[in-house]
Amino acid sequence: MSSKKNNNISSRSMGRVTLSDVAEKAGVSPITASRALKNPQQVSEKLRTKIYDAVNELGYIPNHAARSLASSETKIISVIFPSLSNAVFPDLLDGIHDTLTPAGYRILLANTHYESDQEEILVRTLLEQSPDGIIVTGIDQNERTQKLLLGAKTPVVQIMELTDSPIDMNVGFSHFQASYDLVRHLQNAGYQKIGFIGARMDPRSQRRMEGYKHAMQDNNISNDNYVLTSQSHTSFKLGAKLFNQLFTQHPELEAICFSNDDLAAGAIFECNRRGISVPKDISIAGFNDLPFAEELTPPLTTVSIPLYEMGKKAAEYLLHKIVNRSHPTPRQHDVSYKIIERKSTYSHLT
Amino acid sequence: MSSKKNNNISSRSMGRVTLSDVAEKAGVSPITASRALKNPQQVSEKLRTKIYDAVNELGYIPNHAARSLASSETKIISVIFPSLSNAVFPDLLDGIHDTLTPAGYRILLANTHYESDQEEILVRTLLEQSPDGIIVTGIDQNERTQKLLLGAKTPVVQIMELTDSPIDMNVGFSHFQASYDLVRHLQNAGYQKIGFIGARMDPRSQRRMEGYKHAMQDNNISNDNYVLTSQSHTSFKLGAKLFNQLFTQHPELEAICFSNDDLAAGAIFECNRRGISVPKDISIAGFNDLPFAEELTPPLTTVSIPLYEMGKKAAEYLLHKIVNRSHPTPRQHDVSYKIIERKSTYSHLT
DNA sequence: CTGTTAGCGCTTTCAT
DNA sequence: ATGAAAGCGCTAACAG
Repeated sequence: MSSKKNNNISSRSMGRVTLSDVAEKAGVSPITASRALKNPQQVSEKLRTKIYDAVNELGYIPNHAARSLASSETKIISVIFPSLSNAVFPDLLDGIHDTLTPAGYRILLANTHYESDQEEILVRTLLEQSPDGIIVTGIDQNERTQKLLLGAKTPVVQIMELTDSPIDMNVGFSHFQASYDLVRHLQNAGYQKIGFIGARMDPRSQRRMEGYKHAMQDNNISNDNYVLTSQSHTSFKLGAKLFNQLFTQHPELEAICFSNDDLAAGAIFECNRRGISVPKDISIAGFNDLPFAEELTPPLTTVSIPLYEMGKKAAEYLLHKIVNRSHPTPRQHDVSYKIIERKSTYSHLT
Repeated sequence: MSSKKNNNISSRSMGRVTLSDVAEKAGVSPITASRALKNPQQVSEKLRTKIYDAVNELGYIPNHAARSLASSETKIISVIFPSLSNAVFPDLLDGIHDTLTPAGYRILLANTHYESDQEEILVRTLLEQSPDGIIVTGIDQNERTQKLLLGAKTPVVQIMELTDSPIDMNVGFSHFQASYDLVRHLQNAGYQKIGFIGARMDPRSQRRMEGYKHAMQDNNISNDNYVLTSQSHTSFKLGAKLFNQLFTQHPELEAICFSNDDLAAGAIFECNRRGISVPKDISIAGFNDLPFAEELTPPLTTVSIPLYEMGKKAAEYLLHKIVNRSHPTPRQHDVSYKIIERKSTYSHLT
């Protein structure tokens, strides 16, 4: 009963129930069955009921590949992240997921593990799925990847950062500015000798470091020895290790900005263990405002990012372009950030 | 140049470069081009080179939907998780991703947000993609979902927990046993008045609570008042709140087991704030051994789960069944767990 | 090693 | 409101 014309189960078919089977059972043509499922109002109630009954009795499940091939719509959105262990991405993904799922879209997820050469490969394989939209992390795609993305004529949103020349659409914030502002904030509180510790040093960490450096230069107290970075993966342990290294060499430091909360938390944990008082002996600031930041002892001064909202917005931009065939105006959205002052730094250094 | 028979760009095609275009340019038949891409060794080097050149010149990208329809292989694995905010799932997903990606599979991700009625809907939509395999969290799928899964004739792995009657394959560990052992471990150290605090109370939390209860009963010191649960979502804050509630009512408690590390960490943070000494005034144990557990002050006694390995194993089971058309023997794998004793509890209560 | 033919399951287009 | 015919882009089956 695999099709009207062929009552044997063909060797190629999987013996799966098809729309023709449903149509036959309901006594209608396949196209009517198709319409009953996609645009119910186009089919008389009488036939509609018959068709629904047939669907239920046979346990019909549409074949997505066939639908995509015929309609050139896949209802798939590809998402490329550098990592999932980094807690910012699950939050981002939640926002994307919660917006896309109700709209009938599915998420194809890929993970570069922060290896930029992986990105091109992943974009290529994801494009084979002809996704209806693509979300990529960051703005540093290489030229070939950009060409691929452009050539696919698929809506693209670059997230996390802002760029002057988006491939298509762009939702994010300025890591440079956020970090610059944080350092300025500390300087306004009276801090002068401020250090910077970073790890992994992906493009966003780099730009946060640049923000720090510029703020220091603008205050005429820049000192390259106050900067310590590592290519290793971020972790609490690494934060503790780098902190020890930098603070031992430069006990004159008044504050240290970390490229993310994990490193900063590691430093705070280490201070607790070593009996170093935060913020008295050394002040500490992080980045991202992960859930644990406000629970540390002392609570961590950091920069809060609306991750879930960024995910939502990126998904909405995609949906807008899919529906209207043109991007929203403006094609770029700055989700901004907020400096969260907590007890790991002073408001007024005295 | 959309096809041999039709030199106009048909209105239905997206104007995308097809395999026929490549074949035409290379002067071969489409099937030869197809083989050159899928089974290079089947095609003479001469033609192969021509075909590769054509692919590059035209920027050909295969159409996955067409391939799937023709070959009834989608190279897609669907993964259903209850959450991504819960840090155990990103780790699990990494293991799955790292095993599946090199094998040429893509991951379709869905998230139930711990709402069990979502699961059936998600399974249904994911099945429309005809995935080559499915990974679902837990063993509590409702009957209709099980029937759907079975009817799809797609390899299925249930993860996180162990069950006597897997739908297909099963990789996990016994939450009951792990929790039971943890409590026994504390009892052996001399603890008697042990409490339990849980939140969200998904099936796995439930079984961890059962493990606690049985261990208490087996020691003849069970006391229902020592158990406090909440349906709210897990968080550090909630851990602190529930801790305060239970410990205020029952200051005689010697130790409290939390259904996960987040709650336990929240309690430790609260103790630090309130000057309650851990483990002296109260001992605390968690579950999952998240990265921060060993960094807390004091470090947290907890149960370690090989999440990444569990993900890998589940993916390997899937690949095994896809390749061999039969599941590995046994069809079930216990990844086990390990009790990690740290300073938040005593080894010997004296 | 290469080609021909047919068809995967659905939806578009064009009739009625 | 319903249907017939054609085709989306690719690969299985069967030649040669």
